[in-house]
Amino acid sequence: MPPTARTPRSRWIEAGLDALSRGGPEAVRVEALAARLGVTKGGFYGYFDGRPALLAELLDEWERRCTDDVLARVEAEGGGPVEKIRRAGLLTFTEEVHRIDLAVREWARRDPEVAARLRRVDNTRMDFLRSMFAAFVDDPDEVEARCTLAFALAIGRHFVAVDHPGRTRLEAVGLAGEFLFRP
Amino acid sequence: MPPTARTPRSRWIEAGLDALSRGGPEAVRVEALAARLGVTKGGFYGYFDGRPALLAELLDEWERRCTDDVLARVEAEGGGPVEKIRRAGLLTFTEEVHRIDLAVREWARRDPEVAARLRRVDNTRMDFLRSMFAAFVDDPDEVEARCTLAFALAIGRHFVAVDHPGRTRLEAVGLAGEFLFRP
DNA sequence: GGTCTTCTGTACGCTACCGTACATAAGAGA
DNA sequence: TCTCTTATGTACGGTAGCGTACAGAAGACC
Repeated sequence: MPPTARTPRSRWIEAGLDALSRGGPEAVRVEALAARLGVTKGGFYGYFDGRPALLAELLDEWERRCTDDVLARVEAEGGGPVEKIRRAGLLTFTEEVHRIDLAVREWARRDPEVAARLRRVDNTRMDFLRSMFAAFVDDPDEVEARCTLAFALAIGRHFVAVDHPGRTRLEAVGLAGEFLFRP
Repeated sequence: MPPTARTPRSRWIEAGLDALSRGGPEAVRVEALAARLGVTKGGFYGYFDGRPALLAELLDEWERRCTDDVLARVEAEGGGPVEKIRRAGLLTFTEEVHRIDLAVREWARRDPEVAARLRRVDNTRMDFLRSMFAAFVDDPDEVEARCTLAFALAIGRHFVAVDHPGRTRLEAVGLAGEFLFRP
């Protein structure tokens, strides 16, 4: 009975995530998204209860993608624990998810509710990391130190703007990674 | 002949830096600053050529504070090289400067001109770090690895939201720091 | 093809903010 | 105290964005 929606709910979410990753929550503007989708905002308010509702759903979607989705795919492919952990890391830092992730991190610095959700997600990731390092490091203090550094490196490198004379940025990060994994 | 300004240039800058550190460049709004200073925006346009001009000056002020100011104070107090470097680190990560710094980092991810300035500043800091680590680490690759990790830790910890069971956040960062400085 | 349901376009009011123009108040100096 | 200078207040026009109301279009199903 209904006509097929030209712009279903999912497209608004997709466009919202893209805007979020590019310019933070401030950049998620209803009329701008509509323009980007080639429609007007007419249909938007049929799906969402206003802009704040969309922002909330963007957070839901981000959280789902970087927890349930990742875990499901990790389990689906089987393998040993170490292999699973490595795969989880790779999936988590997929370029696309990572871009959203960085935007959420900035957002969290200004919105306590977002901060709480980020904390849940980060703690899950940190538990993965700990189990990885605990496999070859005995001292719990050192496990915590290495995990803290690894996490800070994964995130911090996107907020630091240094050159590494004689090396590419990737090489420098690679050296840092090796240092963390050395016995 | 002129009446003393109730709201001199410097107060606008101060308020601007505060807004910047709290909410990013988007939060630096002329009318909001005026309200916060208890005046109207009437006087603002006598000092600044519009909002973009203020933003540019905020960047200038940030850069000045975390380079010239820090270096001057470091030199003023004398001491050996290692001591100077340590002092530079402490001054750079003064709570107040650091808050602005983090805001500038987010800003830099969206504005190439800001990114270029951040890069200049970060490179200066990184050079300090390198000289510090080179004092007790021979392998240049390892110096680079430790510096990269140290910098990423200093910045990244503010964008990561993990708990460290059985430890405070500060303790965990302390452990990470020790790991970087161990022989 | 007709009908009915639902998406989408259009138009509107509202708010926040920028920047300008000008009047006014308030201090400095005579 | 009078004058002169300049910061500030007030008022305005313009733009961008949110949210609402409603009309029209366009499919789905008979």
